[in-house]
Amino acid sequence: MTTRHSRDDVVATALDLLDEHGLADLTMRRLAAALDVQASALYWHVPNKQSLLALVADRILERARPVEHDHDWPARLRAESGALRDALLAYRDGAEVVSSTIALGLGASAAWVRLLEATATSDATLDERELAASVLLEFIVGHVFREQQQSHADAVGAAAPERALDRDLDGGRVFGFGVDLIVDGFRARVGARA
Amino acid sequence: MTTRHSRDDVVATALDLLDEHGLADLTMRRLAAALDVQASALYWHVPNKQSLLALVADRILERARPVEHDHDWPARLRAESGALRDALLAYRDGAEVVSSTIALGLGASAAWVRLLEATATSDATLDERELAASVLLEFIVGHVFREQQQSHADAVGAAAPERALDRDLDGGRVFGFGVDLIVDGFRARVGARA
DNA sequence: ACCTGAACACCGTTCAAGT
DNA sequence: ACCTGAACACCGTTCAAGT
Repeated sequence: MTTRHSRDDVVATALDLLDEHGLADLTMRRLAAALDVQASALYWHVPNKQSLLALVADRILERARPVEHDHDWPARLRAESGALRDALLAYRDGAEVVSSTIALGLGASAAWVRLLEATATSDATLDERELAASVLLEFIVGHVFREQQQSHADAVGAAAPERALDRDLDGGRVFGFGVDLIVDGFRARVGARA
Repeated sequence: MTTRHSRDDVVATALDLLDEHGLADLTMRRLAAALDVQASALYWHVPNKQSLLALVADRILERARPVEHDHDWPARLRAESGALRDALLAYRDGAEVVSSTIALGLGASAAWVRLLEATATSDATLDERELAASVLLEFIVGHVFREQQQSHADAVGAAAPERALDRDLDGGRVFGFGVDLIVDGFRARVGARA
């Protein structure tokens, strides 16, 4: 009678477990054990593991730091991208969790809206701004996914880094370069009209 | 004594199974059954499931159609990107399989080299060209991963598509837009110097 | 409202032993 | 060289039943 849990407890504990041991070790049974409960008890709080992960993904993205709106849109877009990357990096396997729920239309729409809003003062059409937000979000999540996969692979002990793809642990040069290319490409497209 | 297999048989059958039933159903036990063999027999051909998937990923990317080299580098870069996307789309969950091995430095280096070579005639430095190849490859794999995830989610039956992120089943507008932004961004950066 | 206990239908991997 | 058989240590999920 001491430990009756809420859905919030379950999600919070899942987030802790994720950060400590990674997604592979975030099983319903381990989560239950961390809550001092049988695995079957989790299914009272959540319909299945997938939905649980969607809740975890939302929590991860919620923590993305807010960004100042007083710069021009390219600077703001870069700042939003950096904030999202940092949020994903803040939890072990954060990008993979978010990626796995993004297709379900469950998570990440708040993040998408932030990227969309960032270009509000540009001369682009809404359609272009939506496409750009999607491109950027996909690049960000995909990139951090690979960043985190890599540091895990390195921990396990793989081959020595050779390609640029592999030697990106030095603070995300590929990330910055990619965001710059996308933002510059968007500016070129919009500017060509103005 | 009729069915003794080679490693190539195993990989080829894995590819068939992947395409027919998806990555979730590509288990060592099902693969063994498809080969009329015990699951343990697979471990003679391959050290573990991860390596098997890396071999499958290589096979998927090998089939990327060759691209003409007689256009300017931006056109070639776009063509290479399209060829890689088509290769990933040719097999069910192709992008996820490739994505899962890319971090290990096992698969995808051939694809990366193709993207690198495509900018050989540009005025960019080697470092810039390597970064651009990484950005493009990450965007391509990440995007197709999401495309394929999505069509799976739609098949299972999720909510109605609302965001641009979700209504991309109409032939990849986000993909084309993303590749254009990245290529244009790269051109802007290189052109600013010439 | 929240949880237990037991079961179902699976996994990847190891290893001695066979041919 | 290639495979079997049996086992180990797990999974996610369901469901009747308890408090």
